[in-house]
Amino acid sequence: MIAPKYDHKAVEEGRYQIWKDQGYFKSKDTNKPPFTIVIPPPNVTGKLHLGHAWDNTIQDILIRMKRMQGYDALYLPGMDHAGIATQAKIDAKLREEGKSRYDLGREGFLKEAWAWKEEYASTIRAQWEALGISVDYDKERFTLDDGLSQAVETVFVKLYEKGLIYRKERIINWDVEAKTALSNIEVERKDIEGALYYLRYLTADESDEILIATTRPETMFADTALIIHPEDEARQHFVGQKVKIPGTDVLIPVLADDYVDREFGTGALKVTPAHDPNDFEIGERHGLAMPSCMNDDGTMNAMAHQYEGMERFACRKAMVKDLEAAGLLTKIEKITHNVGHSERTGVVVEPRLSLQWFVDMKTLAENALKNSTAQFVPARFEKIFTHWMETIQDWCISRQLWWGHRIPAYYKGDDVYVGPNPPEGYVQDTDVLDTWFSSALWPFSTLGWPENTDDFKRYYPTDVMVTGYDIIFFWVARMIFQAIEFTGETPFKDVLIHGLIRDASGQKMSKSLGNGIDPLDIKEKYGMDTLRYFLTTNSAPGLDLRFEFEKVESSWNYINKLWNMSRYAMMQMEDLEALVDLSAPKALPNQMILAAFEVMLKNVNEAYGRYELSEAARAIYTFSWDTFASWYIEMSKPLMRHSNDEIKHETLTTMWTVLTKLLKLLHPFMPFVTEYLYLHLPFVTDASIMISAWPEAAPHLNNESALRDFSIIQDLVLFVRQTRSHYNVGPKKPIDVYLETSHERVFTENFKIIEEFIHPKLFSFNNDYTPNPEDITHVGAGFTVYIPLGSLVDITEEIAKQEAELDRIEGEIKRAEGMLANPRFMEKAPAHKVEEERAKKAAFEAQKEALEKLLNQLKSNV
RNA sequence: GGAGGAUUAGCUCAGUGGGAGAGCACUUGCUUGACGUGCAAGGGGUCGAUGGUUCGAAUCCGUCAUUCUCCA
Repeated sequence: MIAPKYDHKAVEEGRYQIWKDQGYFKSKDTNKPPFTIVIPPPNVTGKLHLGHAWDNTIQDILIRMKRMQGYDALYLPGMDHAGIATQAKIDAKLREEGKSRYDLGREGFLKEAWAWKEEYASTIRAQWEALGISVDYDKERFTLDDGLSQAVETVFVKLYEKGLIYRKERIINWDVEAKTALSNIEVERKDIEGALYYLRYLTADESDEILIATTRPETMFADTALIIHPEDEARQHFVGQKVKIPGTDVLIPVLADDYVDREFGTGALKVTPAHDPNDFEIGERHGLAMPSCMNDDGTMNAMAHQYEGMERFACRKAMVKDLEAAGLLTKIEKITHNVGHSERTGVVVEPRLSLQWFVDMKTLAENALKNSTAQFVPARFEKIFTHWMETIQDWCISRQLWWGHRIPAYYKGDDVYVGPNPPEGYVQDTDVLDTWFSSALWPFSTLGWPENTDDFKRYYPTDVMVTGYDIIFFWVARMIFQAIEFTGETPFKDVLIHGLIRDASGQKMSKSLGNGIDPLDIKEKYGMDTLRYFLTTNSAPGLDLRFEFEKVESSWNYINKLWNMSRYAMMQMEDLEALVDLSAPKALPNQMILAAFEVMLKNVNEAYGRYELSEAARAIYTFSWDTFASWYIEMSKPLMRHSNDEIKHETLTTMWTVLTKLLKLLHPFMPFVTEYLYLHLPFVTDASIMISAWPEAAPHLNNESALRDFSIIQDLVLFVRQTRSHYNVGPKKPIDVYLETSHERVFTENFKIIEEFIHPKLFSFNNDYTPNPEDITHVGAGFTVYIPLGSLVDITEEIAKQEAELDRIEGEIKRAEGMLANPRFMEKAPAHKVEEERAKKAAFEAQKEALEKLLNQLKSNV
C-alpha cells in the first residue's frame, strides 16, 4: 500500500531517468501521424527561470497529450548561443581574472566560450530533467552546430544574391559598452530626465547669432550645418552665411530645409549627420561631410578639442559649464525625453554612423504578411505581428562580437565576395551575425534544412509554437518571414502566446529587483508536479501570471487529495481478483460516475483543443474532487457494504476505470505523481502511463436518467445536512425523515446509500404521513420532504423562509414564461433551449404548488 | 501620438449571449475506519461608470474613468 501522505520526493526520484532510458521521449514511430513542437531555445547564458518552466510545461503538456492520443510526438530541444549576452558574461568573468578577451585573442576567447557553453548546457539539461519535459535528446540542437551554421550561411548567401542583404554606412544603434551595433528592437526606449541646452551659434563676424536647442550638446563638434525653415522669413538672411560652432573657430554653413519643426525649440536645428538618423538624411540631401566626434567606446575624439578622451556624459557636463562661463549657453531647460538604452548592457545607446550589414525587409515583410497562415492564440496577438511587419525597417544584422556566426563575406581591397569558397587572398569579415538571425531559422534548421532530410520532410512545418508575447517581434515574426522565404511554408500552424510571470505584488520578476524564484527551490519544497500544475492552471491564455505561495500550496493540496482517493481505491481493490464487464452498469452510483466522466471528458478534450489548459484542468479538478471523491466514493462505501458480489465487482471496476482515466487526463499536467499512482494500481498492464492510451469517448455510458436520479438524491442529502447544521443537530444524531415523491424507485433502489448519508431514525416515504406544521419542509424537484424537529422549530421563521423560497420559485416561473411567450425566442433559440425552459417551467410550477400548500398549513397553525 | 490588455467576493483570479464561480482568507460544526494538507454547513459581489444592440448583456458595440504594457 502506498504511504498515507503524498511525498513528492519519493514519487519523483529517478522516474525521469527511467522514462529516458526506456526511450519514451523519442520520436520514432513513423506509422503514426507526426506532431512537432520545437523548444524556444534558452540562452546558454545562465539558468532557466520560472518563465522557462511555464513555457516548457505548456509545451510538454501538449506533447504528452498528443503522444497518448497516438501521435508520433517530437519535442525538439536545443539552446541558443546568445551572442551579446554570453560574450558579456565571459568578458565579465575574464575581467575578474584580471584578463580581457584581447589578451586571449579571438581563438582563445572562443575556446573559453565553448567551455562556458558546455557548462551551462549541462545545467540546462539538468533543469529540463527536473521539469520533467519529454524532449527527444537525440534531436537536441545548438545554434552554432555545424548544421545550423550551414543553414545560416545558406540564408545569408541567398539573400545577398537576391540583393536583400546589403552593406552600407548608416546610422545604427551603438552600444558603447559592448562596442557593437544593435538592431532597433534591441533598444529599449525609456523616459528619462534630460535637458534642452540653448547654444548660441555666432556668425563669422560675431555680429549676429542663431540660437539652437539641443539635448546632446557634446555632438556639436561634429556639426556640419545649421538649418532653418525655408519659410522662416525672419532668419532667411542667414542662409548662405557661416556660423561658428560655439567655443570654437570652426565655421559651418546655414542651410534651408523644411525638415525643421518651426514650433519646436528655437525653430532652427544643428545638423550632425554622423550622430543622428534624421541629421544623416539631411546631410545626404545637402551633400554634407559626416565626421564623428566620438570613439567606439563613447569617449570623445580629437574633434572635441580640449575634451578629447573624456567620456561623453562627462564631456557634456564639462562643456556646458565652459560654454555657460563663455556666455555661449543661454538657457538649460529641464525636459523628460525618450532615450534609447541597450537592452543588454543598459547603457544609453549612441546613434552612430557605421558600416554594417542589413537585411532589406520590404519584400520579405510583404511576403510574410501575404502568405503567413500562422494562427495566433489568442487571436489578438496577430495584430502585433502584422503591425510590426507593416512598419518594419531594415534589419542591422552585423555585430562587432566574436561569439556567433561569422559573416560569410570576404574582402580584398574594394572587392567583396560572399559565399562559402572565397578566392585566394580574400579576408573574412571579422563581425558575426545577430543571434536572432540564426534563431529565426530554428524551426527548420533544427530539422536538417537546407538538406532535404527525412526529419525535415516528416516533422516540418511544426504544429505549435509556444512562447511569450514579449518576443513576438524578436523571434516569432522573424521565424515566419524567413520560413516563408526559404521553405515556402509558415513554420508552425499555431502560435500559442502566454504572458509573463510576476511576483506576488504584481511586479515583473527580474534579476535587478531580486524577486526571481528558482523553479528548483519550488521543486524541492513542493515537487515539480505541484509547480507544473500551478503554472498552467492559474491564468487565462495570453495573460500574465502572479506567483503566490497560496496558489502553489493549493496545487499541492489537490495532488494530496488525488493521492488519497487513489489510496482508498487501492485499499478497496486489494482482494479484487479481476475486473468485470462495464458495458451496462446496474448500480446508480456507477452509472452516474461513468456518465459524468463522459460529460467531463468531452469538455476537457474541447478545452485542450482550444489550448485552454486552465479550463481543462478546472473541469478535471471539479469532477475529481467534488463528483468522484465527495459523492461517488462516499456513495460507494454503503454500496459495497450492502451489495452482493456482482455489484461489488461492478463498483470496484467502475472505481478503477474512472480513476485510471482520470490519472491519464491529469498526466500531462503532473507526470510524476500520475505515473506513480497509475503503476501502483492493480490490473494496469502499461509499462508507463505516459505511453498509455488517452481515454476514448464511450457514448454507451452517457446516461441522463442516472444523472437526474443522482441529482434528486443529492438534493435530499443537501437539505438534510443543511437542516442539521442550521438547527445544530449533530451529523449523526438520528432524525425522522418523511418523504412524498413521484420517484419512489430512486429512493427504494438506493435506500441503503441514502440512509448512510442522512442518518435517519426513521426514513419513510409515500406512507400517508400527515405533515405537522412544525416540520422542517423542503420542496425539491419531484419530492417533498418533512423533518419533524419539535420544539427546535420557530414557525414564524419557517414561514419567512418558505415565503422567500416561494418568491424565488415564482421569479423563476416568470422568467421561463417570459421566454416561452416570446415569439422571437421561440423562433431563434435552439430547440433544446426551448425544451429546457419548458421542463424548468413545469418543475417549478410543481414546486410552487407544493410550497403554497405547505405555507397554508403553516399559517393556519400560527 | 498610436495600439492593446486589465477592471467580477476581503485577496488573487476564472467565466464571452440564456439562472454570478474557484482558490485562499473568514464564521460554525466534525478524532466518519483515504485524506484535519481533510469532511460538512455558511456569510460575502448594483460583475469600473454610462449609453446602445438584443426577447435576454458580466459577456457584443460606443463613450468615459482608473491602471498596466507595447509601439512611435
